Amino acid sequence: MRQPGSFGTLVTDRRPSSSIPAKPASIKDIARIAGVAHSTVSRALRNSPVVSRETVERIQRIAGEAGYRTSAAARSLVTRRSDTIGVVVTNIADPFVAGVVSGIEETADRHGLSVFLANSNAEPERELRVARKFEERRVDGIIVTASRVGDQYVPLLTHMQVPIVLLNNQHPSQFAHSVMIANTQASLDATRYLMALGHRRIAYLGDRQGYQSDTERYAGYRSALKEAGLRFEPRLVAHGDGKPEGAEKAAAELLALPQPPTAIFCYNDMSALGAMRQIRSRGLAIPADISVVGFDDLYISQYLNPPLTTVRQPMRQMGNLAMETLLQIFAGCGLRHDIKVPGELIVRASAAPPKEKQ
Amino acid sequence: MRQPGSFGTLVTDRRPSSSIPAKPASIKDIARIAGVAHSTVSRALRNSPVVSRETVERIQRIAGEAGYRTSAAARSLVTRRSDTIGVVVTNIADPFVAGVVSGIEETADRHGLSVFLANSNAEPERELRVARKFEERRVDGIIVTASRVGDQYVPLLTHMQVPIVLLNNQHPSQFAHSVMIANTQASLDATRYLMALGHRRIAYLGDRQGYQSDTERYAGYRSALKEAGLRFEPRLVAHGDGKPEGAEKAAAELLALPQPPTAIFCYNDMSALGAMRQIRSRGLAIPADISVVGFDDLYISQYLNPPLTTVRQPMRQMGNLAMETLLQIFAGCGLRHDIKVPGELIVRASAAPPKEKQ
DNA sequence: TGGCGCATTGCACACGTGTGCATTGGCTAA
DNA sequence: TTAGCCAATGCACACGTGTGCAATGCGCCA
Repeated sequence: MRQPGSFGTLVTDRRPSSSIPAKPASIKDIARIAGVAHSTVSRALRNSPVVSRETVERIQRIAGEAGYRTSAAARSLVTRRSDTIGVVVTNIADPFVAGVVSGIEETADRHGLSVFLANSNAEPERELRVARKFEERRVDGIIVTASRVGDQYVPLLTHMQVPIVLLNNQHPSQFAHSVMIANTQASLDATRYLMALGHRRIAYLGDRQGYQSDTERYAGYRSALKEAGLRFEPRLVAHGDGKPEGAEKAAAELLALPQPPTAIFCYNDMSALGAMRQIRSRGLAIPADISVVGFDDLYISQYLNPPLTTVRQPMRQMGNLAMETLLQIFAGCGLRHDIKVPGELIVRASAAPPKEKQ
Repeated sequence: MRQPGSFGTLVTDRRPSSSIPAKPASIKDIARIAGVAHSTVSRALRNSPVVSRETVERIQRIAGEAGYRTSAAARSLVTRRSDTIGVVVTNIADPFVAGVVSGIEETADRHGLSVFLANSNAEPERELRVARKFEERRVDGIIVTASRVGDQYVPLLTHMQVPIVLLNNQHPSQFAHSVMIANTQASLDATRYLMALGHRRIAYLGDRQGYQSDTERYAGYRSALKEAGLRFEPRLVAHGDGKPEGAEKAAAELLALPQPPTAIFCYNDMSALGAMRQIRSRGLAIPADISVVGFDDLYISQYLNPPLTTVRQPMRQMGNLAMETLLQIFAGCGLRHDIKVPGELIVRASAAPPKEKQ
């Protein structure tokens, strides 16, 4: 689309003169009809108190009849504000991400802001493009929902001097705030629950290594073992990719152990989905033969067979919170925001006491 | 946020003078540094052939060092193009919708367009707000992914003289194009498949009545019955809401019949999810006691227990297609686009021959 | 009656970019 | 040598909106 070394992305060869543009009514058109200066129209449409009440009403009526719509571009050019935020996600098709975005959009809309959505696919090259785009659009703020954030990505975003809220990620930076689930505590609770059911051989099926969420959830698992005086067994830890596919392979490893686990605590519900399929494919029953616990409480998790016991992340509310954080920063609240949201264990039917003592 | 009768949405009380704006470098700043007119910079950054090669390179180097980024707002003000499209969905948390949006964003990005995402929640009031916002933003095109589209909504969007692509919906309008799954054929295939397995009492568990997709899928079901010479039984048709909750209730009705169905063909996978839970809660087995077929082939459907037999909608590709349709219209292709995408029956394990002859 | 204050409106500039047209300067051909 | 052409650049305006300041006009009070 553009030559290398470009500083603006431009798409050409569109909109031939064939179709009449029918350019929308501007403030000047309204002014001409009303017989006033365009500045008066500008003020009237914003209900400025300096304009007489009757003029305001007259102009608004005319504008309404003419189907006038403010040009956001022109306005933002002078106000230096786009009333726009950028949301970058690894993949909007991920149910967790979609839930969060839903919350973001909700409160953004309530405050009159529009949201740009961009997928990064966790590809550094696309992250770069996204950052450039958001910069050109002069977004007022950015929210990043990504399990994986490229090492140089946040600095890249930070460079544009715009407040950033990271969701389930953190980064030391003046401009990077965060909204996080209390991973460690939540997975501590989940693991405790499994132990309370009588499990002693509990596996942790994680995401790719190195991601913050995974590290913290793993830490909660470890401290639960420790506090119960259970010996930690490295072979009971396997890593997937946060998706069913990877989890299926990881679960296969766990089940192939000489002494397989009686319960698996999964990094997230999508991983649990994969683990459950792997378990079933071996002819084992859930939870009779082996218990499974997830993390997220996706919408579908309650409809699984068996319904999944899991840690609820209030996805929509976390999205709300991320957006509200941005709004607070816009309002001039200078301090760093690092919000921790508690998880909640949702007990369903995928976990039960182990079959036999070991 | 705004007074009634407003023509532009404005958010105030933000960005106090506390933080130094540090206004980004403009084309004029670059011009001053390079010692040329700003028009030369403008041309150089777009690699205009009228500017000498060496000047182009020098200016681009300077712009790079200054971290210059084109102002999309200023550009769109003069080009009358925002390089932006609006995507309005009922609910981004719906997996089908998310899949489609993923495809839209993908090809939009590939062509240098940014996408605005807006949820309508199927609320007329929000639809109105969304339309106004898109109008102010001067989006170049709109894609609507909604099971339900308010009656006056498309006319509302049409009013702004911008091409619209409806996904799995149609509307007679010069500006409203469409990308649709071949509902009738696909559900004909699905129902045929159930009959081929030996089923005679097949139920249809639909979405809310009156939606186009539901009507068409129902029609396919009906013609399959007809072509097989089966008598249509009205009591074997129930309506949910396209979500597990509604489907659960609808399935309960079906199962409570004196002669319950041996198979249920569901409007979509989410409905199948609800139906399956209802079936299990009655102590019945799938597919041993009753078969279930869905529609969509959501990502998770292959991981269900049992894996769901369903009609695949290529969600991502349909998103791609919708976006490409817009691009073609931008390019000046004047004719109406009404694209039909074939569905594909994915046979898994949730449907099997009926237990006994009836 | 004149001065003052206030309410209302207009003028003019700014925001950052794109583009038609004029200008400049160097080179070539007659 | 000079006219003419072309390549390269600058000038000026436009896009639509917001806002400080000036201008206008009216009413009130001394």
